[in-house]
Amino acid sequence: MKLPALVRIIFHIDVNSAFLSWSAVKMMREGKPDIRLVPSVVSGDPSDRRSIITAASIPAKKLGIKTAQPVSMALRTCPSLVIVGGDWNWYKQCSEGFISICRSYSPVLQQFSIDECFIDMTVRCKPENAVEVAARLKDQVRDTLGFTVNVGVGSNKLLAKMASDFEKPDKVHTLWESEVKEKMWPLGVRDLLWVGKKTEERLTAYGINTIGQLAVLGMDSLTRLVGRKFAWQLHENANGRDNSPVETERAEAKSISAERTFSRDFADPKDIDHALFNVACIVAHRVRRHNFRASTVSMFIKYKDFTVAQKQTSLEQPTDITAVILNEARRMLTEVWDGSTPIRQVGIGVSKLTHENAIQMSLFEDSRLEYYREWDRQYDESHARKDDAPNRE
DNA sequence: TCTGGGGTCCTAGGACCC
DNA sequence: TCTGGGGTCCTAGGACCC
Repeated sequence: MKLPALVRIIFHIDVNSAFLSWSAVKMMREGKPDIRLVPSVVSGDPSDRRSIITAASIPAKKLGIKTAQPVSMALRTCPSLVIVGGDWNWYKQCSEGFISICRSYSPVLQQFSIDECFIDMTVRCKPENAVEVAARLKDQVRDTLGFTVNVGVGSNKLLAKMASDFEKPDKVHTLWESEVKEKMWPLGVRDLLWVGKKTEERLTAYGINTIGQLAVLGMDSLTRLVGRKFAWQLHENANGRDNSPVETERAEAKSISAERTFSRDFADPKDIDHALFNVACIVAHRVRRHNFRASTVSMFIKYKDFTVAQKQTSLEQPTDITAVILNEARRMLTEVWDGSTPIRQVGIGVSKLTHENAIQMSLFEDSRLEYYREWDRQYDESHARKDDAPNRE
């Protein structure tokens, strides 16, 4: 017996101004007013001149305040701006609550970030009642958790994600393949997923301003503009096509990195080395916590004009030892830095991660190795409860 | 106005091997 | 003495995402 092909039904659920909404919920429980109704932002460290906005309320966005903008700039736009610091543990609780409601609608769930997920609803509803089911999910999140979400409904992940980005907050939108021309093609190219600032510049310089124009652009021209692989993806996406599945397995990390921006630019090698030491501790700790060993170590410095100098090196033996990672980073620093130009930021990353338990010999004499291992063990013990720093929503 | 922190993937060029 | 073509690995750099 041959069954008719099912139309895929994908929901993309996106928390509206996530960090800001979550902070608002917490503050209201403490009897404070709802910051979602006034121009307000969340920032990493409100007292740091260099901190940037990690989430903005809708009234703030209406004034032109954007995520990733410096707080000082936003304050000039709106002197009465309400600024709150983030609360990572609370955000994680909110995220878990939101994800678990979504999962109750379909176990075929892919968490895309702390505040976004896809669910495959193909066998759980029909195209005719998909909007009704999406609205139920949206209302349930709002009524039980106190914050709102947008739900995008479409026949693939791309369309669902594009749809959830339409009018906010607390809305359900559809973007079926049959609606692509009407709802997606008039939008600017920048609204298409994967089209960032640089790609937008290249496309508009060529006279391509809308997704519709991009959709009908010949592959030869597009390939010249953005390269073969990316050209193909943009062409498919602009035409509303995407056959990527909802991935329920969380992929293992491929790299781990940490970086620190100084409150002002530093040129003293002692200050730089101190920061390098700190980030090495953080990176190596995370490597050990995930039971990884890393075979590649990279480090970078960023100057005040934002240019970056970086180095990477392969290790003979994969490692999880702080001292080994720090040693490599220090060596590379001397190769990229003249020792006097002021530096804004330093970072260390590791990649080529494995779970092999390679015997880490020949790097040090046994007594040194034992010392370093013990040092790391004590570090891990005293930092066991510390959570990673919050990202942007 | 002056730009955080954490990731993924792709491309290009050089080294090296057969 | 000078030459091919293919493959893989490495490093550097750039673009995008939240």
